[in-house]
Amino acid sequence: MSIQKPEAADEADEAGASPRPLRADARRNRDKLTAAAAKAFARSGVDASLEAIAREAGVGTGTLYRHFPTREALIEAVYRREVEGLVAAADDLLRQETPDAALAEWMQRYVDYIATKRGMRDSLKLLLESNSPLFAETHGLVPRTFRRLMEQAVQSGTIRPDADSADVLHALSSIYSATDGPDWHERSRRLVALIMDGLRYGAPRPSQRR
Amino acid sequence: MSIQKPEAADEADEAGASPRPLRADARRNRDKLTAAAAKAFARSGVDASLEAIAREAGVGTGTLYRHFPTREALIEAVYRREVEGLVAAADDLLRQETPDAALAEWMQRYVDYIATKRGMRDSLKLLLESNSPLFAETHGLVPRTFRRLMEQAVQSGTIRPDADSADVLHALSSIYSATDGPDWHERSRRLVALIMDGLRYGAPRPSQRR
DNA sequence: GGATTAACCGGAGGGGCCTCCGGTTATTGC
DNA sequence: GCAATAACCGGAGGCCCCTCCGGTTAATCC
Repeated sequence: MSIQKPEAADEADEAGASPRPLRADARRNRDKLTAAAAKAFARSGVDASLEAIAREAGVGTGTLYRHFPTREALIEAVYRREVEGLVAAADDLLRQETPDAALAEWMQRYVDYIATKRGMRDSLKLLLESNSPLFAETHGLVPRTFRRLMEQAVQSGTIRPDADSADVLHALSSIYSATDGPDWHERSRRLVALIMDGLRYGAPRPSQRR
Repeated sequence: MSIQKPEAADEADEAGASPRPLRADARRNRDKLTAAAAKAFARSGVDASLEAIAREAGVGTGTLYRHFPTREALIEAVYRREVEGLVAAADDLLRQETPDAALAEWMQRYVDYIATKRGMRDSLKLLLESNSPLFAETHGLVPRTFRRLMEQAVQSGTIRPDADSADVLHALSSIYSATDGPDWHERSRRLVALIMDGLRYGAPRPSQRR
């Protein structure tokens, strides 16, 4: 359920062959900053005050600017963090739940993630047109993760085997465009459940619950 | 030579059927602001400090923002002012000089104008893509003015009659891209003179000077 | 020529961005 | 362990953006 903090091995290959692995306090502050930024961006969009983010993270503005020289750098870091969190969550869920429950839960998380990003839309587009290698790294990751989840569920026999993961992912993404009212979260849950039921329909070995 | 300030009639049709013709002091401050902004934009690009512009114009920042709610509004006003100045200069020159001298002088002014605008390039592009009616109004004005100048010179017999005004204008515009070094102004004068000589070549009635 | 008033003026004030540097601390080498 | 030091931290300070409102003034009506 909970997203574990990445162990040392992760950060090593994350930065390739960096000269230094980043001092412990620096690493800590960096994490606090991306966490605070994620919250602030979700709350008030990508134009959120950087000073407020630094304040919420409990560090000075100098520290923020040292780690992220531009607003775009911070946005990119937040985006990457979220994607990595999403990928890591899949493993956690598979470890702790039945495959179809894991799939259902992850789908909801994915929709939440997309919805959170609606404020970042244009900034991400800017980033995409710039030089950043961000998308090359992360682009295929989410679809691959989702496919893995679906395959596990298929093998356990709790969902039908004839659904295309890309199609389902697309359907989930389109839920995002229906997230306007005050009760969008409830609505999104229902939509996700609907899709999940569609996947369960005609499965060889229906799961007990529901 | 000097560009006269527009008389009352001008400002009336400039704003269409505006309810009020703008109070005298407001009008004065508006002019001071666009003048200061033109200088500042030419000096430091369109990112020039708006506070500095207000200071240079001798007014408070509040006045600046009342007249021009956004930076773009100010840029647009400056642009329009320059275009109008260019058009008015043609009449002045025709009144005070021989047609070919007027043409030569105006061509130089046009190049100066283009060069000044190099900093505004992208902002103007943004403006163009927005809703502004600015370009519909001004777009054809400069070419038309230039054609008029050339026709006058042709009729006086001091330049050849077989040159296309659009071609010449294009040539002048392209001088802009050769304005990099510290002596670009000198160079541009020589290039303009060269083009002018090309126009004089084979004219039925060569002018005395030169 | 006054009185009235709508329009205009200026600048203080609150907030944000980013840089710079003296002080602090984790890490390394012994 | 301990010293040396490279790396990091924080926030003051300078500049800018934009809003808001009490005071001022040009225009209008008698």
